[in-house]
Amino acid sequence: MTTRLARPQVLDPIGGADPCSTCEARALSVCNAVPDAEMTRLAAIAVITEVAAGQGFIDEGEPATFFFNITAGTAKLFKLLPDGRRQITGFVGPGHFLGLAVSDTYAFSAEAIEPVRFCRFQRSALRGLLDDFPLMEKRLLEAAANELVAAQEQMLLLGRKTARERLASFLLMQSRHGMPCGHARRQFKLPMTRSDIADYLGLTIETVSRTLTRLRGEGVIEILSQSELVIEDPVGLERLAGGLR
Amino acid sequence: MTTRLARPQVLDPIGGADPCSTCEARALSVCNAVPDAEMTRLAAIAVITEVAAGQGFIDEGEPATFFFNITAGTAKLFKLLPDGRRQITGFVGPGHFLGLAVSDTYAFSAEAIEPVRFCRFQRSALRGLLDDFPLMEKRLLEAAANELVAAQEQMLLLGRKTARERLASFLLMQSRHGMPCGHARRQFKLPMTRSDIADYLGLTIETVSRTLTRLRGEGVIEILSQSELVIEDPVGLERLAGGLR
DNA sequence: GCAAATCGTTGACCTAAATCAATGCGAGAC
DNA sequence: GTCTCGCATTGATTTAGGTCAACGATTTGC
Repeated sequence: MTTRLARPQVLDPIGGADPCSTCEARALSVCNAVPDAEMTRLAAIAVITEVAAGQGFIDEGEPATFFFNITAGTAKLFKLLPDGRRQITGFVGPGHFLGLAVSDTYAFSAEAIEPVRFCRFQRSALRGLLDDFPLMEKRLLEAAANELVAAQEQMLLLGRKTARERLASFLLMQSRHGMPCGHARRQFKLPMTRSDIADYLGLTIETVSRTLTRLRGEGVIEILSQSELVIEDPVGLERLAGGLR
Repeated sequence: MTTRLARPQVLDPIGGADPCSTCEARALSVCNAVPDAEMTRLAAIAVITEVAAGQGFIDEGEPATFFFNITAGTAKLFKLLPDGRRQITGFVGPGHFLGLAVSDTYAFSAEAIEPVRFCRFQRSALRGLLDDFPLMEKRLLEAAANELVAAQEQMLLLGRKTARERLASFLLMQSRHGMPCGHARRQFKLPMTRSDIADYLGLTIETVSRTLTRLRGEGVIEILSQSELVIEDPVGLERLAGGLR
């Protein structure tokens, strides 16, 4: 069950300064489509909110009243079956928007895996914003197209790749996460648990654990701690991820 | 291998009449965002093309020069692994657009499963069109958001549902296909082969066949011919699709 | 109408990954 | 420090679905 002890923390803009113009996530997000001069208008309808790790902030099936823009931290998006089986459809970080759905209810749930900060807009207010800033709509369309490509790649992974190939693909994805296109880190932290990885890759925690152990045994990766690892053989991992042995 | 014997057939607008204003798919597609008065402009850059069943018309990895709008027939979209494993990411019919990708190469391949007719636009020309008709951009964004929701649902299916649940979900999807929201047919044709169904659901043809036979044995469906069937117990199928036994 | 090819079904057997069951380990609480 | 609790690993066993193989059924071409 989702931790629901604390309510999301709504923050006041620090010292009353326009929070959007100083937002570190602005360069990454659709908000950069709004010109500086109009930034106050954006700020007027944005509600900055913080949630603790483990806390949910979107519930599948609930009325989709808000549109979210992540500015810090990482969250997982997921869907549940009635018996509790879970599929994580993505991990999202700074710059990512949520709640675009045309439907009037959310199609997925969201929960912070690290402390998360986000801007929350009324979806009704967003509509006016998009009419006035067509560039913002372009950015949204671009982002949606990119997500669609990622979703198709994930379908290939879930439908046709072996456990080994799934883990290889996942580790490469994580090593590139937040890096400029074409770059990857050799060493990085995984902010999510084994259970989250399993639910993202359509596997069990045991299979994730065994597969990582095996990749370590083969010298492809090094496991520094539960959440930190090094890719020792990026080329080998790449071949594996693509389905070559 | 994809049939490549015939080249796509480029058609001349019949009798020189504006093909867009008489297009049967217009009501379903993003083109209805272009006002009647401007229809000739749309028609000027649209190239109407027809492809035979079994013929491919988009190749993953090729430069993404065109944007497509299906006007008749059904096509399958898919991704391949180097060893030939295939994942079908969707079946698309009239009104569906393809090739939105931000990347400069196609992220998937497309092949007709029934004779397909589509309009083809240069992506560069589309950009100008979107600038002039913001409503068209809105429609595209809406469509992309809907596809994203469908993609997440498919991830849940591929990652967490059993073969039985996958088939149940698939049959319900097909029974609703092209119907007004909230309606479904009890009897319908499946335009795709067992192999296509298997590659869409992340299964093998044998499992698809066995599972259908079993559903028939249980009186949930009736199989009229290889490609035509009846849903005898819509409620039971619904429960199954949702993961209840 | 028949041959050939393709597609679908069914059966026997196998295996990758799931399940069940301990055990190990590391981060906070005190 | 050490207790505890949640997370991770490892091992033994099971199973859903894959693989291999044979056989029907349907369509296509002549």
